[in-house]
Amino acid sequence: MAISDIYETAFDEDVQQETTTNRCPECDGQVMTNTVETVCEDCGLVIDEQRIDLGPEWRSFDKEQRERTGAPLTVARHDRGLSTEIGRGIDAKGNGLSGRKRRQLGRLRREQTRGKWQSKAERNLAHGLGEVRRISSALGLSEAIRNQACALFRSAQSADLLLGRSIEGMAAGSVYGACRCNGLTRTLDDVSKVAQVDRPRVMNCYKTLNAELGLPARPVTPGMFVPRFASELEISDSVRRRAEALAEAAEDGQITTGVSPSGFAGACIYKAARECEQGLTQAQVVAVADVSPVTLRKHRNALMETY
DNA sequence: ACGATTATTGCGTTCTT
DNA sequence: AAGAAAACAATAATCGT
Repeated sequence: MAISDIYETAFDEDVQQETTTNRCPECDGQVMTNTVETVCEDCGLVIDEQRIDLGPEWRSFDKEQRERTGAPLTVARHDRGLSTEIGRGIDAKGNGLSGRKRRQLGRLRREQTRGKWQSKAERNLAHGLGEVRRISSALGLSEAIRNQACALFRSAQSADLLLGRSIEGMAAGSVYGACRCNGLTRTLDDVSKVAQVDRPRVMNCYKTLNAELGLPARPVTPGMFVPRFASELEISDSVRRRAEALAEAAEDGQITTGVSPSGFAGACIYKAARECEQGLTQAQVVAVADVSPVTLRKHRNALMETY
């Protein structure tokens, strides 16, 4: 299982865009894989979720007992036998203790508080990882990405990045960060919506992750949105290819700087569909790209002026 | 706090049936 | 002719710096 090993250690070492070449099942063309989304270069077929179940489970402790679904086992684990206090000085009958006994109890107490501390950290970890899992599955992310997000969260906790921030927020930030590192087109809005954490908080967590951990996040370009929108709108391959070409050309120019990538991608698709005389209304594009009609037109006009 | 981008609203125009 | 869709302008809200 060499592939899973790569993903497991991806964050510890140096996260690379893991690209492999394969053949498309439909047209036998070249397919591009960027860790999660597998897209055929020729026919545009999206072979998604291909890597489901290939990755290892996120638990690094308790290797024997692996769990595939449901809440993490750790919720049944917290405070297990650790809420006991050890008194000092006297025994159960109120009698004094020998020095040797007192020292023994002192050692026990020290170990016990250590155990408590560990338990708290583990509880936070379990909670956060549970959130990461929930958000990831709500967004339909593959297991590889989910594992990376979990690894990110663990790193965040180890680096004491959770201080003053909510666990939920950091979980959302980890998921978003994992998406950004793999060129996935999940919006900050997408994440914050399912995570029930408002956008600024998610952004704050993501930024601190980025700053402290040095994520290899790539900037989001309009072209990255085109395949997703294309399959959601069920447009033809020729239109999709034209839209991709438009997006790429625009990225080379300076038109795309400062504008929302998703909106611009929508404009590319709209213009491409219009060129090919395909019945694609603005309303449809606007719905999937989540922008207003006026910005769609604005970008399309900018596109028409230069190309 | 400021400048730029985007959303919203309203209204006259164009295309289709 | 009627209705839908696209276009345009102005103002409000939002975002990034």
